[in-house]
Amino acid sequence: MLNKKPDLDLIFQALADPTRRAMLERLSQGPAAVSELARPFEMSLPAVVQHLQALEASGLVSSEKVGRVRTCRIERDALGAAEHWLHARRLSGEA
Amino acid sequence: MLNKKPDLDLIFQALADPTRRAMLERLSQGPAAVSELARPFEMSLPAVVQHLQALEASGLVSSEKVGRVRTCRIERDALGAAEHWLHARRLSGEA
DNA sequence: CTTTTTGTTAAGCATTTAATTAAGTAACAA
DNA sequence: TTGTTACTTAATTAAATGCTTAACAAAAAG
Repeated sequence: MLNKKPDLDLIFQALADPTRRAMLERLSQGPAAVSELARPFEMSLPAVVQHLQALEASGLVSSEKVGRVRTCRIERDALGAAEHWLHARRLSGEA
Repeated sequence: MLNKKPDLDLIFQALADPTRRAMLERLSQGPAAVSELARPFEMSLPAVVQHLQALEASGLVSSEKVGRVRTCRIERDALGAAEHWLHARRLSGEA
């Protein structure tokens, strides 16, 4: 079973922003610290952290703090929940 | 080739609302008129039409008007574009 | 022709979102 | 112990969202 029932509202909302999708693309290659995730973007660090909070609230990303570094990782189960919903709607009721 | 390059911002934004996902579930069973789509919901007709506009802007739904009836249909290619993005991120860089 | 059905357009309002800057905290380094 | 790094928290602001009601338009039915 999944740890938490997926909230598709939060998941799709998190996915709707290009900055957040770019962060997910980075995290799909492996875990990263907050400042490493922030580096490619021109926005302030607090703005990046707010995007990260949206990703965590949706379950798409989890993080753990060790010392002063917060390390973030992608949660593939949450991606899978969204993918599954789309797949089901795409194939159901097909002509 | 696809008719229009998919805009993932608009697609995921459209998917982020439960009313719009419910409309897509209905349309996955076959085309429907605006008022038929509106029937299950308690909100006003203009509100439903605004949701429909979000779905059309994203390419997830198309519609055609004949007489006074606008018939809406699901666009499976747009669903597929979102599904594909998720699939790629879920499987890339896997440990 | 008048009425009903089906949708469209416009204006307004409450809430949420995405960003900012400023100030604070805690770990580690010199 | 004095900075520097890596975030964190809070307060503000501007724009976008999701609704509402009211008014309009055009097709179909009586």
